[in-house]
Amino acid sequence: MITERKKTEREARKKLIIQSALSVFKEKGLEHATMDEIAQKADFGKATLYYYFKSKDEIFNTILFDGWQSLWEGIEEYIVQTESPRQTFIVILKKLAEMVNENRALYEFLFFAPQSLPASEGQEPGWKQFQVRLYNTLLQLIEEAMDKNEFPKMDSHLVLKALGGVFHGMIFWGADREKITENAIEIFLEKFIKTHD
Amino acid sequence: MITERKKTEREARKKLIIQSALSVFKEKGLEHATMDEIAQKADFGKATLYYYFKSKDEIFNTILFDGWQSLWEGIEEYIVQTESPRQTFIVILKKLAEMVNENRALYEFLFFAPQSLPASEGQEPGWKQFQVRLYNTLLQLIEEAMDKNEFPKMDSHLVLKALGGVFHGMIFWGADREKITENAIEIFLEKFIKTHD
DNA sequence: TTATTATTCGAATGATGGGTCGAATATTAA
DNA sequence: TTAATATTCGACCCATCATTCGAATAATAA
Repeated sequence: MITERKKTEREARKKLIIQSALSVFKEKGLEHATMDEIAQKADFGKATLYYYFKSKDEIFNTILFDGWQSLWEGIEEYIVQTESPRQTFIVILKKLAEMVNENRALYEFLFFAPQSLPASEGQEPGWKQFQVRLYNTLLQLIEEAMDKNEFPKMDSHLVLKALGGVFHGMIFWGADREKITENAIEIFLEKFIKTHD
Repeated sequence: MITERKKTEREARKKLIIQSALSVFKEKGLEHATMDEIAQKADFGKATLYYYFKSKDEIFNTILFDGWQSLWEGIEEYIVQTESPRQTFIVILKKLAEMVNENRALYEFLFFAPQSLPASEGQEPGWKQFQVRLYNTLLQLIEEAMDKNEFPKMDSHLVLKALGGVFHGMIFWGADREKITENAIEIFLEKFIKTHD
């Protein structure tokens, strides 16, 4: 009857494994992380990992899904109609930066891993939906901001790529001190980005 | 005595191999490109590759070096003292974009591969010097531009990360039509980036 | 206590893929 | 034509994994 505790413990062990995986990924890079090493870091035998995950693939699919989900959930509450979509846009980027700074290993993985992943399992990986939502949200904010003359007018997709690049570049380039960047992004956007032509 | 032709032919074959490697890298991603497949695409037996390159590693070190070198050389002539460092900055980004569009596979590799590479061979890889030069050049232009009120004043390293991110984002995100981006970058910078606070 | 279920892991399996060998086969020089 | 020299490659070798097995060992239920 204490199946409840069992489940919780199992869940906890899965999380432990995921943390280990993340840490190995960060050290060695996705492609050079071995199950052995992940197991070792989690204090398990390699075979035990397979008691918790069907495959290596399932491990980082889980990471991707949980990661994107929590990223989305962290952002969600900030998506509201305000008088200033530009401000909302900035607030969201700040929140994103904050989350990244909170758990570097995870989010570096989220943002870089998909690049080097083999085209994935035929189907849309589940985490894509969150990425798409985030994309669309930001896109919409940009368009609204343009309407209100809070951003210069230009192809919104391109602008998203550009401003997304700003985020990506400031947060992830260089092995710098981090932490600073939360505000740095806001400062950059305020200082550098015009409101209209 | 016709050693000259020999050398040329050998060089040509090396280039063929490199092209094949690039094409496989693009299809499968660095880590999933096999020597077999590269050989196949170049119409050679796997063993033959080793007649031209010491190792897989040497192949993409060659790519990295040649690539960065040509990138640098393509840019070099545009680095001149002008009245407008901001304009020079933009011109260089345009030229970079142009080169990338000219040979996508190569430059995607240049910009993404180092990320997923295992910390490399202990020593600074030779291509780093070109990357550093480019970095310093852009950094200096940004600082000069700030001095002349052509950019708002802010930590120049951060600004470089941000504007580098703009470039990266606009050029590499999405499997879009490309080509547009050469001008798009200029337009974005002119439209969105202030000259001073 | 005993049957049942949950965990764990050492050892084996199998596939993949980088790198090597030695024997061909061209090419060129003598 | 013959002895180098340059190229090419099929067949191996071997290390590195992901993944699976089967046998323990612990926990829980009966």
